[in-house]
Amino acid sequence: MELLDDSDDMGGVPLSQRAMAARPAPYLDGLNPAQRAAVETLDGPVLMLAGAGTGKTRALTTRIAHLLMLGKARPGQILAVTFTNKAAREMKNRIARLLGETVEGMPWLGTFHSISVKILRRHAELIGNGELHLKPSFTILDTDDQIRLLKQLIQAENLDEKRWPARQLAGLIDGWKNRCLTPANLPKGEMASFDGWGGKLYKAYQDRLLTLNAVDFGDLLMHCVTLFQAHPDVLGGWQDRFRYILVDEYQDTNVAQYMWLRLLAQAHRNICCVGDDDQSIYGWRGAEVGNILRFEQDFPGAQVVRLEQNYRSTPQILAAASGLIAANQGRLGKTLWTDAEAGEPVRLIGHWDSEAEARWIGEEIEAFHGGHRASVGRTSLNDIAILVRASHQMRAFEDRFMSIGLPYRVIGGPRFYERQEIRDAMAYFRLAVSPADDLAFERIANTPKRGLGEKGLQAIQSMARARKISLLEGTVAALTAGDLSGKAAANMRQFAESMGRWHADTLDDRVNHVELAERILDESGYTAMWQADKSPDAPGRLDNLKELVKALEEFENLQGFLEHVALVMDRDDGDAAEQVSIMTLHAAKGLEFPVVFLPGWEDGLFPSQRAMDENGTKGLEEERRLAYVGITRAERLATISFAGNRRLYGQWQSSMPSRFVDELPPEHVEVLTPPGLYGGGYGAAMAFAAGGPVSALHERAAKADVYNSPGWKRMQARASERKAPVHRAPIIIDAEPAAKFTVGDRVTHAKFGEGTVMGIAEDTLTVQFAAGFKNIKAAYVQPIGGDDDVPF
DNA sequence: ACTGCCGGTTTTTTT
DNA sequence: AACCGGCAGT
Repeated sequence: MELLDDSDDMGGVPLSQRAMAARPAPYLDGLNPAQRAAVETLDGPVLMLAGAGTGKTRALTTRIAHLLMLGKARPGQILAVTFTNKAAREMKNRIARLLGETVEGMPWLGTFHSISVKILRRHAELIGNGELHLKPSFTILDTDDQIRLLKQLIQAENLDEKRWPARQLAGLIDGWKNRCLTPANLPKGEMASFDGWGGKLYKAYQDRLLTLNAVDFGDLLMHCVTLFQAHPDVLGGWQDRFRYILVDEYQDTNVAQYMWLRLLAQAHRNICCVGDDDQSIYGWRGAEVGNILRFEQDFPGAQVVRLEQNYRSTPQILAAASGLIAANQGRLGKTLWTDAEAGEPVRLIGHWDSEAEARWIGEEIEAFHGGHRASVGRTSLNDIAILVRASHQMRAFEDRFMSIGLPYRVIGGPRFYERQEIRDAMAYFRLAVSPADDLAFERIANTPKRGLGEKGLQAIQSMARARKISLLEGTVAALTAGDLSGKAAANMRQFAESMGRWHADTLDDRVNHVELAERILDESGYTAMWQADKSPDAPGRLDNLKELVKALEEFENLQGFLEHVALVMDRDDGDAAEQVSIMTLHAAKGLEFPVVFLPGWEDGLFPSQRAMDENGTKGLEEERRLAYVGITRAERLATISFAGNRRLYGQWQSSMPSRFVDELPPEHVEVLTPPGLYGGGYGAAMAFAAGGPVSALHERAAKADVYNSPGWKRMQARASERKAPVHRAPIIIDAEPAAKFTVGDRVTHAKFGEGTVMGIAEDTLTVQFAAGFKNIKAAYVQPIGGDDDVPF
């Protein structure tokens, strides 16, 4: 194959020559014996079992550097796969640092998905169903597009969308793709899923994707595998190219990824998989812990290297985490050790409710930040993280931190590229780049309003279907045929003409793509739509659009940008000022922080009820691994907490401490006294609920196992019978609160802090807070600033 | 064709 | 509590 002639394969200086001149590899200095073995065992299959904080990334990157320095491979001949873009970026940086200046990029260091796209683009025409095939310019659909498409297909079968939810079907299809099950080889049982429609709709979906020249996320892997299986010559080309394969987070690979790797590695078997079975937390999206447990059978003669020296956490933290994870069955097993100072035990504390928990953690953070914790010293906010099980838990912290003015950042929160205005703008760009992108067309044909309704759209669709042309072309045809009515006709004519012009511009090198993007948004009327919108969040959306256009500057053209967004979908957070990090436990994998808070350890939330219901013991063990991941993120201090009451779906609900709390080894845990014990309040309420005086509770708490005791659980159960905590009830001064506000008033909200009223509808206010615009019931905000009717 | 109201649903985790 | 989709009124 001519694959090897591609320019990206030639990156870099001939490193082998440098290696000759180099002194005994300085980059190997400081590696421990296990790491060194992992780096120097280059040929044949290697399984690197790397516990949390054992220098896995260092070993991996040094191994790559070593391969290059010894001249075993050129940068383009090393395939290094990660799961996240962040991990890939990190590895690139570290390799560059190891080798110094001139390392040309590693073209094949990336996520499974981004590498798969690169491969598929070169063989797109080989992917098809006999009639249709992909073109190299195929687009990648995100979840949103996927759902919309499935909805259409469900409608086309005249099925009730309530009984056959598109989301659920999307989940099924994802699951199949994770296991490399095409419509053709879908097992009978699966075929009948989704009330009998599963197989049929799956087939229809795949066909539809082909006609759209599109793929979804799952396809990226699955198509690669089927491509390799059906075309040995193609596979052979890639096998020859990738002389060494490295895989990060191997415990998270699913069946499709496993097959993908196997096919590529089976010829030379130079594959090094790095992972930790105790950190497998993605079973729900198809990851198979079995892949790592089975490695030695899959690759006979594999060398296993264990990295067990931990460089991250104190012995206390490690011991607590190890004690917890020991409850899991079927582990490969390893013993983490460290020669660090003992450090502080893991702290454990219970709170009355989630708001008290957030309040307490806020105070703790302020104390650390102010240097009032001698044991840890003054702590930068950047060194503190709050790791939650489910994203809805973040709200309590955001609310609290907002009102006390504690800077925080949410990692992996609502994403920039998932916002409506950004997706609309992207649809314009997509359509300009590929006029046949019907999904993009549907999204924006009537945005801004062009008077195109359901009937108009149907006319266009039937025209397009009849002539086997795209919707954009169908629009022109429908116009010619006079199928569209007055206003819609005029507008759509202009839309189609403009789009034609923009498309021509995307092909014209002389047209600057950033200016073109701006022009598209302006001429289409999209910008004007938001300018005319007087809803209070319109200005923010316009800002986002500006940011989007600015982001374009870093790319060569619109095509390149669209590609990036489809796969990368993450934004470089501004480093800026000190901020506490709030994120899910899943998002925290691979990260580390000196001080870590682990709130919400309540049965049902963590471990999640759903995980246990749906996957039984397996689910519970995965939750336990998640807990293990959480604790092992901490370098110096971990604090676990739970709350007796928490709001769920707007309802207060009580819960018991997590069973994981019981599993922590008591000798490495310090139980803190719940706050408020001396000042009355809910602390006292808890004590009374427990049936004893405050001091008795205090004493029992000091015994370190109070939260294990049946007494504590009884207390929790009984306390929860009470009504929602009164202390959080809004203070309503008037009978008719809404009447008091006018637009422009300054108000304060218990959760969002200060803000300005931007709109009023009945008793609901739209208020601009530092956090953004929120619709809030008037009863929950208080007027501030020169107001005379506040009685204190 | 568009707007505004009502009722059901949501919250596990994501490339 | 907040969001979304479906429905009815203009």
